[in-house]
Amino acid sequence: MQVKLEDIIQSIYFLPQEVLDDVLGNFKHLEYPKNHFLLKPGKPCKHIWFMTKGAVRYYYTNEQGKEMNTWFSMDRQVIADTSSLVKKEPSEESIQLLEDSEMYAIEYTSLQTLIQKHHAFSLWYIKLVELYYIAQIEDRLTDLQFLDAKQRYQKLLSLYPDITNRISLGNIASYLNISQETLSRIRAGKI
Amino acid sequence: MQVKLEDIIQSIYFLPQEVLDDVLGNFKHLEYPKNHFLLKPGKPCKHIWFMTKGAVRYYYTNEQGKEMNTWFSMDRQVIADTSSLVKKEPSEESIQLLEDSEMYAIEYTSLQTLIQKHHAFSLWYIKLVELYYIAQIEDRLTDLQFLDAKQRYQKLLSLYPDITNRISLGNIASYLNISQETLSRIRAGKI
DNA sequence: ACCATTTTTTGATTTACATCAAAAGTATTC
DNA sequence: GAATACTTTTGATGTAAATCAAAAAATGGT
Repeated sequence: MQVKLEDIIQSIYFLPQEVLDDVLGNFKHLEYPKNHFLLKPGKPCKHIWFMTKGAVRYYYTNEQGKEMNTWFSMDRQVIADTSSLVKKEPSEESIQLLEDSEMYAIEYTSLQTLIQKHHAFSLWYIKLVELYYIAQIEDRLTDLQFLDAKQRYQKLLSLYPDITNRISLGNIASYLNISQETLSRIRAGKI
Repeated sequence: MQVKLEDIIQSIYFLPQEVLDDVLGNFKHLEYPKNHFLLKPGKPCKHIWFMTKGAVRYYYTNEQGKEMNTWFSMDRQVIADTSSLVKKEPSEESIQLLEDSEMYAIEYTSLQTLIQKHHAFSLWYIKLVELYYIAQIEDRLTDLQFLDAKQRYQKLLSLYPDITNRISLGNIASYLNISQETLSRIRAGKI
């Protein structure tokens, strides 16, 4: 049962048919296997991906070569390195599939052309940015500021109840910025 | 020597004269004394402020009643609780002046009208959001994830070299999420 | 200039979590 | 189905920074 691109687009902000038709032609449907990289450090992020199925992790590699996860996105979510995207600078992070995944992609340059061309589409993009980028990044920020590891784990669980079946303890511990031993103890209720 | 609103606006994204004229009429010039609140928790954030002079802190009050600073903005910066603004939900944070300050303000509802009315202004707002909101929030996020207290302090100092003369140690320690004793020891080079 | 208040510094103690080390459990391959 | 390689759990120890307590320094008001 395939999610329709048209529905994803119209659910963000309604576009008149004429604009929608032009927009749809700029998206590609893509399928990639587990472990595929959507983005590698040093490369600028040139796409926005609308996932329809699968899971990804965002991560940085620090000076000691340790991979540090910063976020997971699963199923119906918008994927991009927004910082690299809008600054047009090389990415510092990797985006890697954790499962075989399906998605629609649009190039940022196409998007720029479309917002110049269609007033309605510029309003659509504002909604996307406000609702997806800002709302999500702000949530992550307040989590990081105010919640301890245990609370952040519980919040992650409430966001993705099946995450323990889909993402390894090590990957989750890396996201929580705690050792996997500590996460194991949290799970066992010993903390 | 007053910063001109027109220059602030045009530096973000160039607007044709006709649009600029309409836009300028929607801004108010404001002056407030030290300790004034631009925003209090429970109230939705309804404005975007363009500071021209002064300093503010953003902070949350946690369950124990402790105030936790999340950000400082000084002089020429854009101020808003972007999360409350775009979600149109009550704010969870306070924005308080730390110095007598001057700024221009626009209501979010006026801004919405203007982006519907002028295609050029919707493109202006996209630039504002991309360059100010996203770039800044992403920077804060990566700082929080990867830098320890000392590194975050040094980064804050490089961003605002005169911050120690303008903002108290306690306020800065709260932002760094460390005790003020620890910040004092960092300053003394004992850490 | 002096007193009151606030801010910053210093020292002693406690604590949460990292790290180290190893065992137990689970998955993958031949 | 034994062998090998991951993943997760458990236990012991170390450490950075919080907390507690109090002194010192700076700031503000009269």
